[in-house]
Amino acid sequence: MNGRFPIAMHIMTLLCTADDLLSSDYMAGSINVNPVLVRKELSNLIKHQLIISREGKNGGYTLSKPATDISLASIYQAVKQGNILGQAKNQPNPACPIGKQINDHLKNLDNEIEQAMLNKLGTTNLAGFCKKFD
Amino acid sequence: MNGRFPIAMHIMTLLCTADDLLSSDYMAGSINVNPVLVRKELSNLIKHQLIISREGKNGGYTLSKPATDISLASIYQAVKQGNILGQAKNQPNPACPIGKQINDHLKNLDNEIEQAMLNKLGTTNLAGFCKKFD
DNA sequence: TTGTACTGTAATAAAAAATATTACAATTAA
DNA sequence: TTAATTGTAATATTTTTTATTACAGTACAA
Repeated sequence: MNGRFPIAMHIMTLLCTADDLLSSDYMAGSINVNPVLVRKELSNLIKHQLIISREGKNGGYTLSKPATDISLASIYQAVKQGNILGQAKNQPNPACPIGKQINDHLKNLDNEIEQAMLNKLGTTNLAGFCKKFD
Repeated sequence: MNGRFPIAMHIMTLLCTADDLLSSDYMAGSINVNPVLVRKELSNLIKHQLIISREGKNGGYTLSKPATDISLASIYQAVKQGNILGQAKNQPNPACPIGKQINDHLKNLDNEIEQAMLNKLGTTNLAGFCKKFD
């Protein structure tokens, strides 16, 4: 895994606790990561309808709906890429009886595990997460 | 995530279905990955007492115990590194109230999610996984 | 109506991580 | 005593991630 989920959570937490629009530069300063990377993630979160933006001067970003309606699972879904259990770059040898089938079985396993994760992540929403901050 | 879990599962599946020692070169051929990478993972699996090796000519690797006694959770534990939900490279800004606390909260979340994953992975053992192959 | 503070995005560079390669010492069966 | 193997270190290559630079588009406000 890379840093996308932590960054997305940081963004969402900042927006949840702000009572006005926040700029990408401000958020990049809190996360301590390059502003362009933040804007790319913001763009992705917009695509997933978790936040909205206002362009131009005094523009910025805000949540698209109440934080109680945003589950952590939906944030994870917005940033997920590939298998949670990882994937090898090379195709296993198709001439080997195990090699020929293992990718399918590992993919099934991955799906099961991801579902278990999502179920657990679905038990908390953004508002609940933000309540932990004091 | 990188390819370590798939590679470890591939190794364990090969050993589970074999009725003799297997060499690292043979396994690397089935996985289609560099033999040294396989030997490194084998070395790690030995450290975690999931397999044993015999050195010298006609040497190789085999499971350390019955496949019914090896849960997929224990294989995951052997290869796991860092947070399942990822981690950003930089420390968040400690001058920001959110930045100051978020790593702790994300770590707690990560622990919960990993536990849910492990619980699910713990419901299958290596023998069960290998039964899926025909 | 013009400057300024933003979003949005593309192109490129740099850094970090993953994987591959080469090399060789140590071990053991035949 | 030779050949096949484990075990591991050092290095190189490739891929992925993150950072940087640049700039067009938008909208507020003086």
